Amino acid sequence: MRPQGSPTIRDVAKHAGVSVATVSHVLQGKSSLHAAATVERVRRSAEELSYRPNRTAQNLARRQTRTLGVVVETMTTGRFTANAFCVEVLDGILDFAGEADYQVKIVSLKCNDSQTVAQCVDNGSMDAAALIAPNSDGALVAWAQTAALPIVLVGSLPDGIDIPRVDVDDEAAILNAVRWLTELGHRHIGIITGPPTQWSAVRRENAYARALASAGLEAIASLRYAGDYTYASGQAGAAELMTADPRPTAIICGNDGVAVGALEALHRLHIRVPDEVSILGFDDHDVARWCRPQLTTIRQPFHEMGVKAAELLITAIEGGPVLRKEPIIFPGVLVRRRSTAPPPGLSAPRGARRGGSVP
Amino acid sequence: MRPQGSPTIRDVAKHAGVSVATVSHVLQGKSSLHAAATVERVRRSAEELSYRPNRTAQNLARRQTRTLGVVVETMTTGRFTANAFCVEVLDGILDFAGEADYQVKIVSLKCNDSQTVAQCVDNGSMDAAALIAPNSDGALVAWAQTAALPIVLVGSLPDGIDIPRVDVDDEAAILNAVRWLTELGHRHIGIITGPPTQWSAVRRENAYARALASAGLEAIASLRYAGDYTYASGQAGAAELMTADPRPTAIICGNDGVAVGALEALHRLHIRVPDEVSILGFDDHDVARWCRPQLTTIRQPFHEMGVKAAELLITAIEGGPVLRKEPIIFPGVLVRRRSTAPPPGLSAPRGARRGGSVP
DNA sequence: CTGAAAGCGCTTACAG
DNA sequence: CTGAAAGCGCTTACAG
Repeated sequence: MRPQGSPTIRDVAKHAGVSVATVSHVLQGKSSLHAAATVERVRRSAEELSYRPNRTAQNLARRQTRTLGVVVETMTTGRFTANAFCVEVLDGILDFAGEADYQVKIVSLKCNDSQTVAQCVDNGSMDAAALIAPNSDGALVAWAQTAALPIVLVGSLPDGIDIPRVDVDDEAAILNAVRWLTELGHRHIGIITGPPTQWSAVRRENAYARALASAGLEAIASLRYAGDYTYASGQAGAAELMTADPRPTAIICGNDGVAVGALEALHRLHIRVPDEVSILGFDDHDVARWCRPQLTTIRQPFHEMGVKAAELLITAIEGGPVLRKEPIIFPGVLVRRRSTAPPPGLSAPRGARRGGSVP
Repeated sequence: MRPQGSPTIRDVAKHAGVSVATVSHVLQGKSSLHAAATVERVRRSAEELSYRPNRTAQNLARRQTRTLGVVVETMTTGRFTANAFCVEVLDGILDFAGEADYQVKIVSLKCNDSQTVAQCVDNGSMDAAALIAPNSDGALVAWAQTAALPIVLVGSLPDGIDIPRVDVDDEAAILNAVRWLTELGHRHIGIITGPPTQWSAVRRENAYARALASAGLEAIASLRYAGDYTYASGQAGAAELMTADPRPTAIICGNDGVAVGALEALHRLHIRVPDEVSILGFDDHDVARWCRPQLTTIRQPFHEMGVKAAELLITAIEGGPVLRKEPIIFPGVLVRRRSTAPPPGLSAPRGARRGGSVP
């Protein structure tokens, strides 16, 4: 709120010698309703007093805030930034919201109980909210299903929970990636998963299992490491997977940070990437191009997803069609770089593809 | 704003059979003023109707919004996230604000003219604002000097502009780093600067020049590349500096992203780091540990700076002492990793230090 | 201990 | 073309 001394609409009205209604009209650009001289006088008065409408008062009178909430759960990671995903989606939201003259408010949920959620989100301080990759088992998702204001979730959700959302088709992407790996000749493909509360992690793992199956391979328990999307879990995971028998010749990582951690662990073990082990990232974060070898990874259009979420929300606020339950899905694209290659002993992908019973 | 149907304080009052004043009191925790039975009744009514106070109305009545603005200029970078600095500072602000029950609103300034600034920031929708590393020549800084609401700037400013701020002592850090480099024996130290509108970049460069002078070295124009804090400028800069004569044996980079770009360019040129050229980063971003070789860099306590900024702002809002003009300075610390070493031909730092007139 | 009333700074039918 | 008045949903002296 501005300091007490700020001029109000009454001051402007008095200064211009008109009513507050007139000032309000003029300043809202409904100047066609008024005499040119009046409009001019009001404009000048506002200018001279350097009047600026109090947004809080406008909001109350208009029964809308023109602000979007961006809700992230920070209790797990501790940090908002821990997730590059969040930041890029936020950027997209900021872009679209800015164009549409909406403000954005960040809600950083430290504890995900229904009390807190209601207090922080459903308190009339925002017209709609985007939930960024919430844990699928928390109060936030539960609340969202019955929320009275428009909600869009950015990320994945278990089947059966229907909240309007925008997501990336990571299943197809993983399927694609695994197929490519098997075509290169890989038969022992490991995975370092994300945390089970992040539904995207679950879906990716499921897709991995299905891809394996459709390539006639079986999922081996010792080829799976339960990570949590952190660099550290990448390090630990890769180190552990290297002790498995059979040892994986390729590892699918939960995200690029995990992949870089894996790279580091393998480097310390003097295991060469991609000659001995292929590494596949996820996200196509800056680091994917900055690390060595550069990561083969799956690019997700985070920014666009944010833009879309904001667009959906603003459309809903402004009386557009009701938000659809069917998610809006963006494709993930496999970006082939240096961290993947045929497994040791095989060099030509073509040869490998028809190789039959390579062990 | 919440949908029309939401219960208001009047509904609760009616339901509990008391006045709205009583409901207001009780729900604000001033229950000591009331009979236990009344308190109980009000609580239950609020619960049953799942009433939640409308924050906009509270804000207007209380003449405060309990929200902090975080203002970033995005016209240069296009993206909020382009700057890791911003995100980590934001995290710190979010942390402190959350504890203090303040909300935070992001203002992403696409054009930095005084109109836009006033409209977006000084519109009564926030009680105070943190300006994150604004360009020193823009309307935002000009506005901040006369702003009616509490302002804290996070970052650097030219001398003579007095806005309360929190900053890092990058001058001392650079001085320190250059001294260390000269002690290692480096005599030709290049620099890839940041953009001149970012005052931190100017200050770092000045510190670099002074450190050179105090080591008895002269600044050579061909050893300076005008970058802009991007990866691309790191690539281009390093490539260009390698054509200089004399060729630098060490390069100070504007930030870690720039340093990684430099690493990449040198890699392509088959110039080894740190054997032939030492690279010094700035920030200690994740990538500094993720790239190869790991970067020697200067760590900045971004998160703490954000926390401090929020603390100052909230103190000011709540009637604490007026914000001091003297900046609050955090130290930057030199983190020595693998990207720096003595220049070619010199191996022992000790020997180099007293080496006298090494060319 | 409780409530009637004024007020926060706007917007918006409505009447003229 | 313009203005008086009600209202948005709260808070807060103030009186009782």
